[in-house]
Amino acid sequence: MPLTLEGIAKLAGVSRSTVSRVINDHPSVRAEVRGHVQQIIRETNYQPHAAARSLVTHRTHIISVIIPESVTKLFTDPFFPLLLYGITATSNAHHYDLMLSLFNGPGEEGETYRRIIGSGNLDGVIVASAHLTDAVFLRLLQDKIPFVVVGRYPDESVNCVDVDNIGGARMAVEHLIGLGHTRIATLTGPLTMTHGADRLSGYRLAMAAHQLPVTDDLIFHGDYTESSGMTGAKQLLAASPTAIFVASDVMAIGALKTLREAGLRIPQDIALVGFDDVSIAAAVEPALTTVRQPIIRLGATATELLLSLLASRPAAGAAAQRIILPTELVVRQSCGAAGMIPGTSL
Amino acid sequence: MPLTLEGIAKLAGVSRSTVSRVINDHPSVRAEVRGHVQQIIRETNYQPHAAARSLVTHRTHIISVIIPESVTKLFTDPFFPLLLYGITATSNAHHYDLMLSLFNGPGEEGETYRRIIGSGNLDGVIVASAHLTDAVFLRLLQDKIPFVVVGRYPDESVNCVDVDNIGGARMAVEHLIGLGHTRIATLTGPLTMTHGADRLSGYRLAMAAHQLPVTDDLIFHGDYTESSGMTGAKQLLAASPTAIFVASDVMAIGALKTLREAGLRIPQDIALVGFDDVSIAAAVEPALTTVRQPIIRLGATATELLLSLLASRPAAGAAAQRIILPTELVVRQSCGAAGMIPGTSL
DNA sequence: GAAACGCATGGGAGCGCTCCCATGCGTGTT
DNA sequence: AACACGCATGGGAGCGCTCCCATGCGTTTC
Repeated sequence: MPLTLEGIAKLAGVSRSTVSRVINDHPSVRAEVRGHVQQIIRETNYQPHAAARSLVTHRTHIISVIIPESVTKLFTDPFFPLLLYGITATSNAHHYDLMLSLFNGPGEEGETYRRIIGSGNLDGVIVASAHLTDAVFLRLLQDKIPFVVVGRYPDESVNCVDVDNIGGARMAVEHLIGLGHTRIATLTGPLTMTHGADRLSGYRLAMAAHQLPVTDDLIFHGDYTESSGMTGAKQLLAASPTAIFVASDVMAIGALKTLREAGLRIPQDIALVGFDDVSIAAAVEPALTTVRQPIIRLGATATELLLSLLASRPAAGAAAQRIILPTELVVRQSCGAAGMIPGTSL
Repeated sequence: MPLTLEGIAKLAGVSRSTVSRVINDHPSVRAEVRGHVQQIIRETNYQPHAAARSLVTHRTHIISVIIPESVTKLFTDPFFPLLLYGITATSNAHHYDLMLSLFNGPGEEGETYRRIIGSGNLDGVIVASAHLTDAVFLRLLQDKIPFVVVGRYPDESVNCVDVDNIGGARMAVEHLIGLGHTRIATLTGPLTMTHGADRLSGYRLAMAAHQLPVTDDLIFHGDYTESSGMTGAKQLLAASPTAIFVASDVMAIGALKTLREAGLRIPQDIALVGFDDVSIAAAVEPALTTVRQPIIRLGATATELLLSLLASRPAAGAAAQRIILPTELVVRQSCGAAGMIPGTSL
């Protein structure tokens, strides 16, 4: 029952080689023969054995997503599911299969890495991580596995795709400045992560561009959690800002609660801008003005970059690509630019 | 540089077969020889070529998760990420690799299915879907691929793992009854999905067990979305219930908003119980009483079941297993049982 | 002390493919 | 008319493993 190339060849009255040529679209097969073989393949529902094939071609048509992130963060955040969707859809469209590897514990990492990479099962890897310190990068580089990083990575030789965190943050803060704010505070993410650091840079750039002073009391270092948004907002109030740029929506929602409890009206007393545009951002009261990042496109672009790498088999040491996708300011109520009546300026 | 079995054999001064025996833990290798070979393997960082191996063993040590769900639902819902985590962690722990397949469009399904399954790349499959009509089941059955369904599946011959939706719903409703409610309405999920139907069954069982009448105006058929929670609550108010059992937290939050707008206090004027225990459930005001399902364990259990299937290679037609995991009632404020001060009964 | 057995080890075959080279045929060249 | 050449096709080799069988040796048995 397990049909092989040879079997199809016998059925079609040709040789194994000819069937192989048909399957691999080799030009030198007579159209008539090709048609006949294709029909037999269709009728028998034959499909070449992947292992046998990759044993000789050294290609598996499988790529892997490696997520070395700690578990909790991973699954609270709507970021990864969307990224994963972008990646899957794209790899499927290109007839590649997708393997998913989470490195859960630090202990697991070495063993899992070896199993995943060492067995020759993979054509390439997408690394979704913001931690620059992860050992994975070094190992992949050393093992000469083609890979693409989602996020910014400082090493010039690494291919990466990121969203424009700096530009997005800058845009958000300049929007606040445009509304007349001058005392603008910021609630940052962890600066050990590129997006955390970048969003702060964007804030600084915008302030500097308009000669607005940035004092230490205008900056609170959070960690993207709602509770850090709450404590951050409380602390920032001491500097009596008229607006706060918050580096994530989840933190912004924490801030919102605290500010409300303090008796402040948003946006009349204090304006708020978030980052991410998670689904709750539009649902809270008042709806959150925020910076939207194209997460699905991020995954799709990373996948496309990886696949193009695989297709061209570039000489090692070739210039790596880095792609930055634009972010977009979504103006809702919390910044005070739009009116409280959706769709109008009132 | 690509090290092979033969290479290791030469380095160790033994034969290819002996090295193979060491790798596969075959007993008949002298302890001394075994140790020596193992050391060489460690030193050289050798790893057997997966494709070559599976060409002869017909095993790949790869399992796949197939999610035939439509995209939107998939990635709004925190269910899938958690499920995926349970699956990955477990398969990793058992040294299995995980492939992820989303069937996005109906058109894509056939082609993707063929690519995934037909190539012999997979040892087994976990299907995460609640739609009984999906063609995947039939194809998997027909192709004799070992698989496990996450969710209840009526066919006796199918292995499946589910959470106790009926019991959970029943528990929730009985809790409300215990608090003195008699006019209890319900806001259901889509009844084409087993969990939607099961949660309604649980409601009916609880009501019947206490001789409480269930009239049509006490039931609204929603679709798990927040907006259907809003319209559902509005409509159910006509029956003036004193409590509503809502089949999902997201819908419950929609209902919450509508009820508030109608001037009702929760839980004083109307009690509310949700289902799922998503992370926002604890964050809303008042915190939502809800039924928690062990999603990570669900994924882990499904994976373990599949792996045990693979290990035992049961005769086709052997009795399938169905495992039901218990759900748990999480009592918070919205039902009126706990007081408004967390941690106390006031 | 010879036959019988057990265990550790080596080498051949073959899994299902792709690739290369050899073959055969039709066409174009001189 | 003889040759070279191109293209379509067939078959051998081999990818890196596992499995089976053959071999050789030490130990038991009567």
